[in-house]
Amino acid sequence: MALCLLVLTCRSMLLPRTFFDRNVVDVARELIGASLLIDGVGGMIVETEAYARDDPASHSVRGPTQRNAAMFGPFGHAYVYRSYGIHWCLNFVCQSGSAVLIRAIEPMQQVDTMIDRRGLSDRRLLCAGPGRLCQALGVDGALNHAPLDRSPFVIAPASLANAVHEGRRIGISQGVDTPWRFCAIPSRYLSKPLR
DNA sequence: GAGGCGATTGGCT
DNA sequence: GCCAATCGCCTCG
Repeated sequence: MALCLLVLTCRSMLLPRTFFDRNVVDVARELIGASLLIDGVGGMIVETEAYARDDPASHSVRGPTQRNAAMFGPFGHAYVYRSYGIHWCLNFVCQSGSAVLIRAIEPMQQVDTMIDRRGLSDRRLLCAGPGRLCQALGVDGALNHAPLDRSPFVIAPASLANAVHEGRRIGISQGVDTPWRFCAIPSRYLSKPLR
């Protein structure tokens, strides 16, 4: 009985899949301070970016393709793609054609596993950037289309209201002025410092 | 079928 | 700050 209560309590603390059935910008902002674990490895989300359906910077701008199919699938699932032929990037799918790119987390759980996977011990660089984060959390293409409210994902909402910085997105050539990058302030674990 | 390029990273200057 | 690495995706012919 005690175990059942514990399980129910833990489940009620998770983000429901419907959390993602909303405006992608709101979701990206509200994910700051949330905790993300993958197979128990992870920490607090400190940096996200929003990519909307008709956003010139978004993979979805030209409609569905083989790569971006997950963005046009059900909300509350992962969209994982390969970047520069080398790295993986993790997104949370929101309303059709939109997704939140997870750019950085503050390492908190099973940091030793992250250090092993990354091959370096500088805590500050373990998950500071979408490619680094995926390497540290063991994310690859196998998680594309995976539901976010099931194992191996555990995503819990921010427990407190956080101070959030809004700025320009990083590494894009279109839509550069749209301020859809969200960062926790203060945080030492961002992919790039705030201006 | 070929060519160009990217929501990045790490190493070197 | 500059640049190579590296390859799948997308566009065009």
